[in-house]
Parts: sequence; C-alpha cells; structure tokens
Amino acid sequence: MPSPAASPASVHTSPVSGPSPASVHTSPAPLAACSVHRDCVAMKEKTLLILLGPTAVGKTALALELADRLRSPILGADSRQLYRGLTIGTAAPTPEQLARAKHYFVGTLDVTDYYSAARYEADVMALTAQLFRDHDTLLLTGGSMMYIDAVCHGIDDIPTISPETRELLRQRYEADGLEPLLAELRLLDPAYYAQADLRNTRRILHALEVCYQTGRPFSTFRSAPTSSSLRTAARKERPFRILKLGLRRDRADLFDRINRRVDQMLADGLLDEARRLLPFRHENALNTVGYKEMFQVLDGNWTLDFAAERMKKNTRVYAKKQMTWFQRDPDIQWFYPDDPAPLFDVVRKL
RNA sequence: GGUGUCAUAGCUCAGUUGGUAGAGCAAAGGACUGAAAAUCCUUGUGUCCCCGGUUCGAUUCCUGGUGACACCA
Repeated sequence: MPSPAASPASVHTSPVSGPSPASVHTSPAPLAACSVHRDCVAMKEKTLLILLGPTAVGKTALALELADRLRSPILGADSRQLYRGLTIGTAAPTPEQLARAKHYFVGTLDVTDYYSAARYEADVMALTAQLFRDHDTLLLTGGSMMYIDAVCHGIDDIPTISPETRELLRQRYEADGLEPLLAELRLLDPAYYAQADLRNTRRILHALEVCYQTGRPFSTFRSAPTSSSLRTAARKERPFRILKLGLRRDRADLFDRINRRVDQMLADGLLDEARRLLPFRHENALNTVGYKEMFQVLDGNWTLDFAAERMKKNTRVYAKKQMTWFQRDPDIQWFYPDDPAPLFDVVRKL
C-alpha cells in the first residue's frame, strides 16, 4: 500500500502558514449565536463575499471595483488562472489589474503542479483564517463551480491518489477497456456502482483508484453515499458568513462578449502563449479551452480561423455548463454587470 | 431567350418503388465529491419552394409558376 489513508490534517497541506481556522474562531457556530447576541456577534462576524458567474460575464472588472470599496484583497476561484503562464487564454487579470488589489490564487502554480478542489478548499480556509484578522469582508471571485462549492460546503475527506495508482488504472483501461473495470467496481463497491454514471470513464476510474489505494469502497468516503451531489452532502460549518453574488447577462449578450474576447485573445498573442506551453500539452492544466484549439493549429491540423470558431463554440458550451450549475444554487443573488447599483447596495450594507 | 439539373431542420445533405421524413454540424436541456475550462448523459414538427392536377392518399408522379446553378444561344 503506497499511501495509507491520511488524516484530514495531513491531507490538507497548505502553502499558507498560520493557525488553523478553529484557533482563530472559537465559536463553532457563529451564525446560530448571531440571532441571540446580535450586537456583540456582529462585531466579530466575518463575511466571505463570493462574486461568481459564467466566463466573460465581467467578473474581473467588477471585482476590482468591489475590492476598492471593501478594501479587500481578491481571492481567485478559477481552476486555470491558478497556473503561471496561462494568462491570455484564461483571461487572467493583467499586471495593471493585479497591481490594483492584492490577489491570491492567480498565477501561483506551475503547469506541472497537481491541484484539486480539495486542496483549494484547504488553502482558502487557511488563508481566510489569516486575512480575517485584518478584514471583516473578503472577496472571492471566479467561475470554477466545484471550487466554489468546496469552499462553501466543504468536500469529503478522500485520499489523494498516488501517481502510481493513477497510472496503473490508466494502463488497465487502455489495455482492456472499461468493461472489466466496471465488473470490478461492482464487486469492490456495489453501492457506488448502483448510483454511478457507468459511461463516465473518468469517474469509474477514480472510484477504483480509491478502492485500490485504500482497500475500502469509494462510497464509504462519501458523507452521503445516497446523495449524488456535493452541495447536499458534505455541508461543513464555516466560521464566517458566506454571501454569493451572481453575475449574469442575456444569453445573446454573453455569447457576443465571448466571441469578441476570443478574437481579442488571438490578437493579443494566444498562439505564441500556446507555443511556449506546447511541451506541457499533456498536463491537466493545459486540458483547457483555448489551448487545446491552439495546439491543433500548431500541429498543422487546423487553420487559425477554424480554431477560433471552435474556441468560441467551446467557450459557449463551458459558459452554459456554468450557468446550469449556478442556476440550481438557491443561495445566489443575481445581478446584471451593466447595472451594478443594486449589487453595490448589498455590499454597502455589509 | 432555349435546354437541363436542383429546391427537404438554423447550415450541409440523405430519403420516402406514393402511406406526411433522418444523419452530421450548429443549437437546447441535464448530471457532477481530490483531473472540474475536466468528464459524461439526453433532445430533431420541419408550410419536404408555391398554385393546381392524378390518386382513397402527393413531400414523392404530372402541368404551370418562382428561385438557384450549369450548359447552349
């Protein structure tokens, strides 16, 4: 067994040093206490403001405005802007924008680094514990749905898969296909097998990875094995208030912005950026809309015009997936970026 | 002007030996627990160009019209 099931503390290794959240916030349920001791609790109540929405909706510009008003740093919630060097293709904040506010979780990882929603949760929890000493409100912004849910609800403590186990399963899949692996999963974890999407190879492989590595059924690591969704499962308490503000636009408007932004990315040199990243094309960080299409151009398979069309289409599809995910979240208050006054009203009352 | 070919989903096109039609792409909807900008699932009613004729029945066959393309003048 290469890596035993780890305790939460050892799994969540964070680059941010500092005390754990529990040592800063002594009350385990400040919200419950709030209704009783409204005044005194309000003094120490902290708020994590999450500005979210589909790609290209206008989060970055509005986040800078909010960061000014709140005197808050900006915590990125974007699974691709995290990586250094993916700047044009992920529409990462520019150097000028980065200079306007202190940013976290932007350009901090190498493209070869392993990362996950669980690590993001741990890193955000550690960082906010520190920053809330000096801030009553912190701004977190981005469009990575599962990263945001991991921060809001927590994520179950499932061991990180070792590269060896991952490679073993990958080889078995390539050699024999999915069928034998499905049969194995049915034996090792019948509970998960019964609810799994049996055609989703990646999820089947991951469930087996966990079974292999831990010797336990994957489903036993999930806090609500009968629930298929993270947001109804883990539900960890947070030592701060969470306020979710969603940005949206009419679909035609959003799609028009996406199309124009893709053209702008190409004008800004996306192809050159992709050329620099070509040696890392097989890293997960580069399995990303924009770069995938540029690699086809660099391989000589696609013209730049065709790649631009594919990029626009794939970005639209991504935006639709984000909207599908966010629309289901009843905690989000929605606003239009071109009419930000109502949003500023909400923020002013914090 | 003459002759021929074509006209079917947003686009490119199949098809119906006469019983009102289906692929690809585009588009839409959904799922989601350590790779999540990932990965996976579902969805096709459309005056079959228009008017008439034949027929129990026409998108299909026939007359005429309109439009596109090709060739001949």
